[in-house]
Amino acid sequence: MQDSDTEIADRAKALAHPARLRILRLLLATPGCIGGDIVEAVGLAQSTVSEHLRILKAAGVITGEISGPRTCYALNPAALEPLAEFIGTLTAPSAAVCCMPDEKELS
Amino acid sequence: MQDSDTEIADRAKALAHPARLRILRLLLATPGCIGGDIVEAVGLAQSTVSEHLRILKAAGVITGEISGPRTCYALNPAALEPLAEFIGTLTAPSAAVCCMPDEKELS
DNA sequence: GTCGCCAATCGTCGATAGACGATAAATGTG
DNA sequence: CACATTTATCGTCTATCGACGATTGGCGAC
Repeated sequence: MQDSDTEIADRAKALAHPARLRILRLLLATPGCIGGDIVEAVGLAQSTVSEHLRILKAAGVITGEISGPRTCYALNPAALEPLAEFIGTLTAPSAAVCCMPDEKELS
Repeated sequence: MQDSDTEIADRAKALAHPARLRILRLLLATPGCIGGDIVEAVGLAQSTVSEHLRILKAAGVITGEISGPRTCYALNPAALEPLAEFIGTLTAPSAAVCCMPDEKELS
């Protein structure tokens, strides 16, 4: 159980910044790929946004694949499952697991 | 929506450390109050543990009330609801909310 | 009243995060 | 081939985090 603590903490750390939350919301609201639009949406420097994207990608929360001259970012919600499960454990001490994942991640 | 980003980020930051996750698990597993036992359970210095407790309390994730010579800490799951809701939004883009809390927290 | 225990706070240190500008790499276009 | 565009990376600076020892404060015991 202790081994997963680091993993969960890393996931939580990825969410522990307003700019990254904004980016995730933006990715959620955007159907397809999205590139430099993120920069002006969050109002930070391009290098800063790129750094946040790198952190999110390192945490596995998003995936980025190069498509031509730009990079396509997409959400990877499966990475947040351990964190969601942990929070669920805390918020629902009586009901063990309220919802099981219907798809197994095979990264 | 942007105003809640800071709040969610703070909650996530409270979870973004293995030691704090351990403390939360310990509080979850311990029915009643718990005091200095946390110190030896996490294996850190007393001042360090106290600092983590302060951070968790500042984030609203736990509550601490003085009961005699020791302090009684308890979980406050309601503080994590915004974060859980945000994660739920990401993990289930198609199904809005997968599970509603069957009990309302009245801290 | 004095002592001992437990928790909180203070001060300090090293490590890390976050922001930025500047620069480099990759790719499609003329 | 040269150019423009887009993204990633580098270097630097400041701010914050995390850990610790030492000290202080509160409260019960004696």
